[in-house]
Amino acid sequence: MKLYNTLTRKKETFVPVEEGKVKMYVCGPTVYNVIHIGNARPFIMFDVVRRYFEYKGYEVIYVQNYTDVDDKIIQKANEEGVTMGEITERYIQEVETDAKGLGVKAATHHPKATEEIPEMIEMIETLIEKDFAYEVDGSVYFATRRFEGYGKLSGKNPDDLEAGARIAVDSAKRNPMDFVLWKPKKEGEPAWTSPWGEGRPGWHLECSVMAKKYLGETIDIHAGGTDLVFPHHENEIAQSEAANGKPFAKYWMHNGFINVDNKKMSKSLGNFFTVREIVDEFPYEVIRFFMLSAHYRSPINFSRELMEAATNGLERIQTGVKNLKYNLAHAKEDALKAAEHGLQKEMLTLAEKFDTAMDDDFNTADAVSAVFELIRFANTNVSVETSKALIKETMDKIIELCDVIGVTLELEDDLLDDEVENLIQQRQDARKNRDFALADQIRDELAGKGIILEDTREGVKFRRV
RNA sequence: GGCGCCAUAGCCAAGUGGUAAGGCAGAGGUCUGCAACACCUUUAUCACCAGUUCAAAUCUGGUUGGCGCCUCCA
Repeated sequence: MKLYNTLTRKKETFVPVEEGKVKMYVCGPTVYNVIHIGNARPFIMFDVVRRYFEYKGYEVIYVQNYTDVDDKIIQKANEEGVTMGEITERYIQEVETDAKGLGVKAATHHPKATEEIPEMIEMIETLIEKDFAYEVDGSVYFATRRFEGYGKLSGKNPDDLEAGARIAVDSAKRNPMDFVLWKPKKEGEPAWTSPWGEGRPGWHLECSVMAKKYLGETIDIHAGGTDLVFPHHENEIAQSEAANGKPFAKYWMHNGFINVDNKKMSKSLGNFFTVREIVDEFPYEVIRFFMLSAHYRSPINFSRELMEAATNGLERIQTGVKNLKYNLAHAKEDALKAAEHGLQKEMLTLAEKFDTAMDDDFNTADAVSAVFELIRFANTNVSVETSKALIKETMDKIIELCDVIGVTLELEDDLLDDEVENLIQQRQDARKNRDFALADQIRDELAGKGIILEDTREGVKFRRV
């Protein structure tokens, strides 16, 4: 199993810190709004990573934080005249609604920054003791020049950074690259007591602290959006490794951006879509399936056309599995027939392509194509004449693989009420009598109720829209 | 200015040395009373130039075009 490590800029074989376990930390959202389609990508893609590790038999300890103290949250709270807690409480709920809808499993731990303040203060104290941090008038800064590896993740050279510093140099800092670990309270802001006075933690610090608390000093995978490489992840490495004296994360994974018209989404360009808006038109499953169509590190464009293509592709998979289910229910023979051994082998060979793709840095585009090939295999080779053994094995395999990428298939028994059953029977009678006008009338009537009838060689099937 | 990524059919997208997966859309066909589903057929020499090699979309150099990070950001 190989994955691309931003730290080394290479695909590496995954070797866990602790046998059989995967400790992963994914940077979570700042909760002051519903998530947008771009936020959804790391949620979905790293959920796929997690599911694949679990499928491979690993125990995954998955941590995703909520940043619940931040300038934007405070601003929003002030605008609405409510407390910061009311805002964060509200949007954590909203984020969880979307995450659940998108098929994202709940993390093992979902720590909130405001609930980890003592541990943060503790880490700052350690950094000051080790002379990696310094206090100036209630602010504490990390001394980047003291940390030898600064820049190793992003490939940036501290000298270049210093020379190109665009931000106005804060005179309190010893070096423009230094970043804040603790910031003093301003009027009207929430604050916590610390050895450096009332204040609140810097953003970068929280992830270092929460990763350590829930996963230990050296974790397997740290993940997030590609924009977090610098400065956020670079700073996390500096803090954690300076404080703990150990490597922070073995593997760094970064997802590419979602663009609109090949441009980064931004509110000013007016090309900004929240998941909630999209769900009005395309279901959550389609959003997820759309994300799977490209490799997680590539940038992808978001558009209605692509969502429609994803809708149709997903439907093809769902129809295929429904047909398998129908065939299984109507097949006559139970045991695998002698003549079916070749087919069984063919099916398993196709399924192997899925694992091969996922083993190669979670190539979901290729993995999905393996699912499509299995669907075609089923549509072509599996019928009611096939043995139940082969139908079931094929169906179970497709369902299992779909579950790994979090594509949910509606498989619960869908029962029709007597009235509808009756109408279908009437239509069948009408067709037998070649009274197609009546047959079509009944079909239209049922279509009005959202039940689409399809006459196949194997009988009448229905689906709901 | 510094660092980095990308360029494959109408659209999306795998493939990183041996002569182009898969999906969507289109066209034609089979099946069907019709429709739908499904199946079959059909659409590329991989931005451009030069080089390395028996062999390159795949390696090297260059050109052009697009994008990202360097500031809060998934």
